[in-house]
Amino acid sequence: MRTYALQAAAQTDETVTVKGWVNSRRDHGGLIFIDLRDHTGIVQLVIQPETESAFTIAEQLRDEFVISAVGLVRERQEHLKNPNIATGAIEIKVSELEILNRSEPLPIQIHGEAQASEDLRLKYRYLDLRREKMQQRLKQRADYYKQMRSYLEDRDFIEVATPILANSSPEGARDFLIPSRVHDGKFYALPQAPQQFKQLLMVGGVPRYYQIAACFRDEDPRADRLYGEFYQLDLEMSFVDSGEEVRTTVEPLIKNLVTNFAGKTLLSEEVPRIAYREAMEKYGSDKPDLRFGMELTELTEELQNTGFGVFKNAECVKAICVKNAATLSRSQIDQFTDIAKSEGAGGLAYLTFQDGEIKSPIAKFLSPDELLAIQEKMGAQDGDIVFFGADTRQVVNKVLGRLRNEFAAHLDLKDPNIVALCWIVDFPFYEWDDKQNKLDFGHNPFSMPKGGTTGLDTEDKLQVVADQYDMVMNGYEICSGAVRNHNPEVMYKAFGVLGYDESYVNDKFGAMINAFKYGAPPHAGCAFGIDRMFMVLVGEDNIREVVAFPKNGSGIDVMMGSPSLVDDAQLKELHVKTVVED
RNA sequence: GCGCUCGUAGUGAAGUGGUUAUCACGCCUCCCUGUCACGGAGGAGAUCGCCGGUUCAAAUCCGGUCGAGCGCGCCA
Repeated sequence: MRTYALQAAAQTDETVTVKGWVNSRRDHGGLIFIDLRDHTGIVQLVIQPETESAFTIAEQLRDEFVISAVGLVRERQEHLKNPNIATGAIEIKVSELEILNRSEPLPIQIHGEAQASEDLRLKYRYLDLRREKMQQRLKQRADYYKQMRSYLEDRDFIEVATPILANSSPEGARDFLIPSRVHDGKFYALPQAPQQFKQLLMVGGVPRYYQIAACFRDEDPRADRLYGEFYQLDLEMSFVDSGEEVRTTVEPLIKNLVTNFAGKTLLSEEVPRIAYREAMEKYGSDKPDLRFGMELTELTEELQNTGFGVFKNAECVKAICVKNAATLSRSQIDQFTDIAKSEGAGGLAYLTFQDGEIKSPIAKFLSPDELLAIQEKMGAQDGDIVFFGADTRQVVNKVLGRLRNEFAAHLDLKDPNIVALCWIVDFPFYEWDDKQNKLDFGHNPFSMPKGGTTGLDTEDKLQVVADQYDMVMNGYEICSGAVRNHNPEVMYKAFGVLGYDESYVNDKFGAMINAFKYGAPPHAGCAFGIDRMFMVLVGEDNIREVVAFPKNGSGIDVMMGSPSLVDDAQLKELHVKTVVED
């Protein structure tokens, strides 16, 4: 019977068999120590020259050889104990030693923190995964899934698998297409989300559905966004016509994951609901990090008659007060100015409150009354700096929203042990598409407009609000959901506003619209991006750190070499013709 | 698609125009009976991502190209 490294600590004076990797070898000439590592930790083997065959083998061992050892567990003498490892009070006096497999010298180091470039780590991911931290991540991840499943199962959600070979969807992200062998010229698509299927499950009489669902999107990645494939905790509830019911159903699960699973502290027990427009005005973002203040404060009115042209002529003037930032150097402020400019600002005006004075390149353009009004409204005290944005409302929100995050990072205000949750609600149903110069769906066409058909009659279509909500965790969007539009009439009307007729809807969403004609219950749900949420919970800032085998930034699996070329015969069978580009 | 940053032994780094390109870890040989990422002595290992240019001279400067990371676009 095999004993794990950690178990050996409790088996003093017993003979055990341990198997694992050579973590390190310390050869003293006449005495050899081996640190044997398995998934439970490290245990020290001692090989003495008296056990001749074992000693000869021990001399040949190198890092990461796979070995099996038989020996007597014995307590170490007091002065030989190592308090730094869990099994440091014992060691195994080896009587038999066997090499199960050899290892070439390693391309990346396994001890301690990762040192190699990410590219190399991904190429040799199977070695990288042997690192203690990665082992721990995999175990945590399994536990995380277990908690989500048991929470939902306890509340009568049932897990249903939906197709991976699905249909290309007309809107949204780029699809991964799968050519059909049987049907010449036709394609499946990998699902971007099980959205339509889960709604059809509601029509199919499933009261509450969930799934840890693979989702596929062919879009460029980010530090918090994987290329190609990712997982959602997807769920849907029938006979629910208010987003609040979905929110209160899932909220305890997330709070529990924060506190019990991740061991972090919630900023507040109550999870605030913030309307989309309010979030944009106060934080300049629809995914605000609430661990710090620095809210965007409107000063347009106070400065409408100012002598400072930049402020006077702007559609909107807002500011943020950065506490205790008066010590920022000129060059640091220049760096923040560059960031502001990269977001579309013309520059970055500021007032420094220091030693009872106001120091600023723009102070001379502002009247004493205006300076006082600013100081009061911003709540600026000695030691603070107030930074201004003056432009169109959209640009001001974007610039100050970005700066708010930058200042928080610079001043170390993002406490890694605190988790701030909020729900962003009431997203606009329609948005103006600047590029195509036309009205378009704000988020997705499956959401229910608040007020149903009546809501859609609103004069200014940009004011129509969708019963749609995102959950935000420390500035990351971790969940998106909505009350769905289950009514064909409302569906046709929602598309009609954009100029699409019924036949367009029937053509693009035939299965859905058809199903809705046969007694579709009201339903609502949401989906959590569980890779990203896990990343935030364990305090990583790169999502690839929490995935076993991620693709790199170009969508390449550098370990497996995918994507790869295939045989012409295969292509022919799939009716795929090679296209020569211009 | 665009912008920024980076690319030097197996790995991580130093080197901003001038001898044989430096250091640490790893690797090889030898020594060592209480170490714990043991220690000691010695050794091997680099067309400085690639192509071109400037220069008496390029890892270093310039142009291009390839690759990576981050951000923007994109992600209903």
